[in-house]
Amino acid sequence: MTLASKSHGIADPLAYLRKGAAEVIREEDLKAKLEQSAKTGKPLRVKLGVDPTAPDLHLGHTVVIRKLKHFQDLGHTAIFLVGDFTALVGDPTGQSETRPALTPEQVQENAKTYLAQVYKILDPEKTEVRYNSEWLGKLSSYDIVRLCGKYRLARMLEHEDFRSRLAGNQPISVHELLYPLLVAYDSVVLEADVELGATEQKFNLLMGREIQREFNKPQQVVLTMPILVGLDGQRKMSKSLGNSVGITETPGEMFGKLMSISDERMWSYYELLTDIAPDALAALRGSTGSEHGHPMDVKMELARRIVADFHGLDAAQHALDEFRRVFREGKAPEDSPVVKLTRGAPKRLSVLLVEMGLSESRSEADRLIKQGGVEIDNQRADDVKLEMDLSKPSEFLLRAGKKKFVRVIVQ
RNA sequence: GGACGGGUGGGUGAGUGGCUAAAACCAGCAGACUGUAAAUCUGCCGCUCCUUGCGGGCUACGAAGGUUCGAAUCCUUCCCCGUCCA
Repeated sequence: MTLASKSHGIADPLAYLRKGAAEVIREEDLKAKLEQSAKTGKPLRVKLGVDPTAPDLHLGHTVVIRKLKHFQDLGHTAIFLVGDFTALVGDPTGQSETRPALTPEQVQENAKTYLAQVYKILDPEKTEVRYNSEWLGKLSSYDIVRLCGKYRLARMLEHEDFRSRLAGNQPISVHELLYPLLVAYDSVVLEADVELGATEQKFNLLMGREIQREFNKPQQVVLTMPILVGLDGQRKMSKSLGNSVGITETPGEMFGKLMSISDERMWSYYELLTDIAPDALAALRGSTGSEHGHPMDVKMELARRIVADFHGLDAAQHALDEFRRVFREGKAPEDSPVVKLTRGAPKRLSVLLVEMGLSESRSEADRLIKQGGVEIDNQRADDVKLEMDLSKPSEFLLRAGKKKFVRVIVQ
């Protein structure tokens, strides 16, 4: 069962939507809009804008997509806005420097893969997908000047990222100032009732409210979700920081990565990445650590749930079994990648490690070997000079570090 | 347009002619301990070759040239960033 096929009987819509949210601005507006919608039968228009700046989504992105799904569950209109135009401008948020501009081709390519991934969560039938180039691409210089006239520089520079870059003598390109304005204008065009985003997007989302007012439109409610902290437990999840879990990763990889988060961190993962009810979560947390709930078991359940969302229950259970097998019982994994080799001359172990993709370079492989991080069929191999005999058919399991395995078959 | 300051390894940031593959810190990797958690300790942390060594070669301090036995360090030109002035 995937997320997209789940349905909910929701007793208290406001509480359901509030769950996990960092901030709702303003909550009474949301309440009023929900009531209005219930009365008229007209669904709310809920906007989530995404810049297709990277080809792959990771769990961090899914936090806010899940929230959009919640609105969708309640029958509201989920608008998945692909910022194909704004991606060319580049969101200055969280950037210590100007973003490299993407080419339109890259943006198109990314947008395509995004959608396929997003539909693992959202119901494709009920999702309104829009591209902001549709209207932003048509703005004339005149329109843009007019749009710029609707906001003040001093307010713009209140944006933390601009402020700190200014203070730190970092460059700010003029077009970056346009980004929040364009994103705000999207809300005007889409007539958004609600806009979702991560907390770091608050500035941009709030500008949406102000610009809507300037255009004499009803103001949107802003609902922000907390930033998901990455596997390192320190910084936000981001592919470039190497602390992310991609939603297209294999069940095994996903499971393993999720198990490596700290005990403390797993609670926010529960809150932001699962649909466990707040009181059930509180109860779970209360019992964990006592003799009943071992934190590791609770974490395995977390990993199982998340993997199941993207790969199904069977795959999740299999990943869990495999994890137990390898790391608890110390056995070889069942489904490690298999590489076949043709017989040939003997080869240095380090060369083989590089060829198997277990190491980036021979220097690194040598280091790994010296440090005792390499095993052949569960036997530590710490001799750098070891020549692997590849002259006759054989099969062995190569392990580099804790997590990397390759089954080598010589034939 | 003018004056001034700056561009160093994944990041921050030392280094002003040889002792610098480049301090320190962070991140990363491996090992120990564990629950593949956290914390801690130890080692590693450009590439490559072998006889795996306080070993050889190559590449690297914005770019290209130059001075020098020798340059991240000096000179020239160029590119980029910031500050102040207009």
